[in-house]
Amino acid sequence: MRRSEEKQMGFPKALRLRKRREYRRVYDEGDRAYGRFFAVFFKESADPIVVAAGRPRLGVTVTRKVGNACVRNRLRRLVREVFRRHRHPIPANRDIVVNPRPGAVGQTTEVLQRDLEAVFHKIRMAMRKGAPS
RNA sequence: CAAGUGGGCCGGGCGAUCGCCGCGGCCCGUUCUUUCUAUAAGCGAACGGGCCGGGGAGGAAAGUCCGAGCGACACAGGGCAGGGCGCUUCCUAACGGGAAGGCGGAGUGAUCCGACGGAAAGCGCAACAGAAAAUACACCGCCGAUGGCCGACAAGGGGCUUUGUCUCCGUGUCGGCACAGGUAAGGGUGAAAUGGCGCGGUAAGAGCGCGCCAGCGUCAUGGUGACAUGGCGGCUUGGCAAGCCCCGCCCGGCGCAAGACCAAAUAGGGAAGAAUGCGGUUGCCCGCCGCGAUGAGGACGCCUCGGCGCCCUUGAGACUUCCGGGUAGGUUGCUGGAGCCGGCCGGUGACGGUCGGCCUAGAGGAAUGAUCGCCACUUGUGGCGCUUUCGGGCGUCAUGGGAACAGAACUCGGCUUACAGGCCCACUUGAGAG
RNA sequence: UGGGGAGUGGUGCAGUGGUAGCACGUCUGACUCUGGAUCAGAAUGUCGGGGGUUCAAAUCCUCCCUCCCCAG
Repeated sequence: MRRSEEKQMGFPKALRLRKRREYRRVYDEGDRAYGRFFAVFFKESADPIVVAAGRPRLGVTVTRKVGNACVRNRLRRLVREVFRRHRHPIPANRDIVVNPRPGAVGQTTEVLQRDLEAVFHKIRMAMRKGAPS
């Protein structure tokens, strides 16, 4: 039991979006939710292997407007870390894409984490309403 | 001690928990493969997962400004076009980089800065101002020796109806005019004005003559050389080449998203085959023969025929295997190298040689992150102690804050730019003490 | 990652060594009862930034900054 929980904390390659096509699908066909520092896109996953895995997948895009390479790298890692620890609200079989906004630079880890968690809960609500199956 | 110059180095440390990406080892699961045959352990391969061990950003990883390696393509050699470089010698795989030196400039100095070949090969440019801007001429000015004109004086000669305070002629001296002519000293300007200063000289002047300086040419000496020093010569030929250009040297263009290998699905290419179909064999079946998506069958036109052109109707089936190209995708290129560290030797130095040791990131929507504790660094505030030239300084405790620039993308060598704070070495100037 | 281009008044653009211009906009005045239109006049520039060449730089050279486009 304990072992499986630890497993849930991991973030292997299978839990990431890795192709441009996958990103495009989420952007073009998915729904959106916004926080103060993030815009999040989400969509049911199409890949049967992912569906079978029963866990959501994450993709992060930080645009050049946000800052230089070093700043953007750090933001992406923070988003990944929050997703790794606090992804429970998100239903399985979802692909989500997080876009940090320029204002996120310089904010403390705690503030960013709370904001992103709130967005995750919004997604959970939206999913329940939109798909009452 | 203060101010400064040059060079080198560091870019927080230790630990805990969770997580990420390679590598090595062990283990589990699924699929595939394998001997004469069957089953199939083991071996092997691919994929997924677990455990253990060990590794994981920089001095600039940045900008992409140069130079190379590497790759496929092109290419006899040479030239043109285009681009780059530009004091000398050396270093280097190469460079637009570096070292040492020369020259010029800045600074009291340590030092620093310099795209620093050619302007008598040619073309071009210079606003405004100024007499004039590249041509030594015009203009103002100066002179006017010589010649010219005017006048005075002196001595001389000639002329005469008039012997004169007459007139004519040239000569000399003096004065004037500025006509010919001489001159480039001076001319408010300008970024720049035809070498500078001085003496002589002259009618006035002028390298016209001389001395020194600058510049040019040439010779000697020193130096590999840039160049320096000295002698001699004739006196002088402006600036811009980061304007065109000339001279010398260099350059094939394109790039790891280069290139190589494996290789779904769909469409298409090539080859082989099968079945169906159509016609004939009197009808049917079988068999046989012929035709057949490279167009069967029908009708029309042209045509001697073979056949050709065009139109209409119809068009079932369109399969299997193999081959080659190739997209998605995957693998590779991909990190052991002009490598790093240390010693010794050569060299003023950049650097080279040699010996020993070391292996030190390899991602691919892209790995090095998150949280916490302790210790160092720095700073604000407060308390205490010591000291004081009464500005403050030092030590210690508590508490709050700060900690830069910035993220490998094929790999090196440089350049440039960004950067909190700190350490070390050498040198300069000033002050004080000895 | 690689390749290419641009930056000039508030906006859109000229100017390619010699006093920075044009159009629209802005402001002031006139006309009008008022506004618009029209007429007259005015203001507005570190020429993206630093350094260099030149007597003189928006212009030439060099190093940066910002923005845009293309390949994939």
